[in-house]
Amino acid sequence: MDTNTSEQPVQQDEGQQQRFYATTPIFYVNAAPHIGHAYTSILVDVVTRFHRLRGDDTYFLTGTDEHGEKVAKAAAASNQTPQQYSDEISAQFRNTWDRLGLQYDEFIRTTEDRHKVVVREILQNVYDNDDIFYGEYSGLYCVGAERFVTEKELVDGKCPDSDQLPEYRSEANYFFRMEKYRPWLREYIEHNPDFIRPERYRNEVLAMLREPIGDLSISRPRSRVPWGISLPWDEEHVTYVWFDALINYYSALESKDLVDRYWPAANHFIGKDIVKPHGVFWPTMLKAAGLPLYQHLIVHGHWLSNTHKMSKSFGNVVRPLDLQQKYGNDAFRYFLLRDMTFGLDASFSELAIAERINADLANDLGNLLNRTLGMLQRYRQGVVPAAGPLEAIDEGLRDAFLALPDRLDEHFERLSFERAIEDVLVGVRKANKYISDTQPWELAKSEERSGRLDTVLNSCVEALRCAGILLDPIIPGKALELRRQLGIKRIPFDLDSARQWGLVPPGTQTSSGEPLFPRIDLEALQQEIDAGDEPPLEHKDEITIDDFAKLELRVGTVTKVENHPNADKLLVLTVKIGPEERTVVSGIKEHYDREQLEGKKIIVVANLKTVKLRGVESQGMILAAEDGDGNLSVATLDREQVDGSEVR
RNA sequence: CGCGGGGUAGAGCAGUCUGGUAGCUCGUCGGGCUCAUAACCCGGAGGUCGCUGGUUCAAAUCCGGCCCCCGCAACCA
Repeated sequence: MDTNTSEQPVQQDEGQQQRFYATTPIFYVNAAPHIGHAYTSILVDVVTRFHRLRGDDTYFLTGTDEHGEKVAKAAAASNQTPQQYSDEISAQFRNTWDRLGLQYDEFIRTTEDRHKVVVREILQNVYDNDDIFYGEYSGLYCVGAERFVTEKELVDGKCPDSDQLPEYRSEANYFFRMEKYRPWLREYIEHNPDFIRPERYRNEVLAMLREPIGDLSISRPRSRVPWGISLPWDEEHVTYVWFDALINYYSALESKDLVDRYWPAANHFIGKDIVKPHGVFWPTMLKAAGLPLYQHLIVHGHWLSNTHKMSKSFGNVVRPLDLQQKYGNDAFRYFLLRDMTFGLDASFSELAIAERINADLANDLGNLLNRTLGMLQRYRQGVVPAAGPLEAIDEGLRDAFLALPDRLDEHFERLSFERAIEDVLVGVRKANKYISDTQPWELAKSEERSGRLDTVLNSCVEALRCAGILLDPIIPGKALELRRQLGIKRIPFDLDSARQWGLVPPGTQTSSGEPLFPRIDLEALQQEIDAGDEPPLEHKDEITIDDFAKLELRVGTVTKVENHPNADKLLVLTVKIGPEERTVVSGIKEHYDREQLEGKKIIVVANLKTVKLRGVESQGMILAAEDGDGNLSVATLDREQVDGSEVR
């Protein structure tokens, strides 16, 4: 089977030193950092720390994406220039990453000259290659919202944002001939199964590539969107979003003269929401620019809160710094990496974090360290003794740990971060069992078993040393503290040293300290959560009685209920309001069926502008209450009331 | 037939690519130990692996059909 193409990614043998260049997306500065941003960044931090531990030549890039209309608008709204605004938010990201202890090598901003230069260079190349053309884009343009709107978006023929009538307008834009590269990209991905991983996302991209992807509009007239990088051959146009942003992965290297060292070794880590730009736009852009493709696109799932995606509008954003402060960086990182099956979505809750901390970090790891130090203190004045001849049980413990580095290598290679962690914890549990089985406290009772006690204590220290190395990428702060308490901050510390047993010099002075991870009182936490304040209601702008008087609410009786011929969630109600009959389309099909509604007295907004919903005209709206979980209840009257009565 | 994900013990999840005694954590019940962070160790109970056909000596795993749940999208006036 020959799967060679000219762009075969660099092959590197396992176990050899690799070049490993990892990136987070550059985050768009229209909002403050949240759990989604934090997760990707922490993930990349963990992975690069692991590669450093292996001795690989690693480089970790992150940054912010600062151009575009939204930024310009957000800036205007806060009375700042786009640059001032970007500076502020970008600094927020950087501060957050610093506080989370992320060891990025480079932080790039798309408003920096070094980036702009490269973007313009690449644009020029692609343009010279004749892969960018000037074309008309025509469609409905809304002046109020300053953007093109699609037919589907229109509400009653008007722009959904501004409620103004859009006009038909043509705008000349530059287009990137992306469609031209579709067959090539499809074949490339088919021949390179690990180009996009996990596999589900590879399949998703392949599915996208089965249909025409069209050419990509890559510019906007400067007159309309002034905040962006102008095209080198036409200063009247600026680069549009992705064509600017994606290039950061390359421009950051170019500007530091690191392209030769790191470029083909790029690993882009992203959330599943931006698979298309990274899996489709970016490879075709690189191809058109004559640059080698990145090595891997690595896609993770989303953190969900009670099955809802975390989002700003939902008001359920978990601020990473809140939890970092409450539980500490290390525990937070540990949870994020351990509780998500990589690639899938996972649910996030404070209780889940606390449970994970107790089970793994406090009870198993922290307690192992604590009891080991306690025994060393009690039986050997805190000094690590030399091991005697190993018995079968000691060898069992040793072999279990020495097998771990290779297993972790494999797990990281396969993106099974949660399993890598679990494997180390299996080792930690084995060490706890080892103590139960060898019963050092019994050995301590007789002088002639003193040598045996030495061996047991020494083995515990070795197990902890190895666990500390292996967990260092995940919990760097606590791993350091562990080494400090064991008194081994100076001995070799890399993945290879976790392949050897007996590296702690006898005579090493340990020092006990605070528990690594204090246990969390789950009952108290549960109470705290139960008693937690309900989030405050978000109120709308105050209105006057005159505003209210504009509403015409009337009592009506539902006389007929039909399914909408062309919609899953809509019912078509016929409502009698006094002498009139109205057709009202309502999105309550999932909550009510015909019998429940027919004959019901309801309240109708009678002077609402009519609108076509999925082809059926709706002449009003019925009132209903909906709670946060989506439960819905139609408002009715508690006494008999004649149809057409006005409601105030 | 819009796109995608999922359905495995009370809860949360692995295992499915590469068929071969169904596994982990939490919870629960019982026991042990006392070095330790009320922790640690051992054992028990608890599963028709959504349903249904098929392939196979053998199916959670491969193939077909169906059901249910969840995102996104469309249509929530």
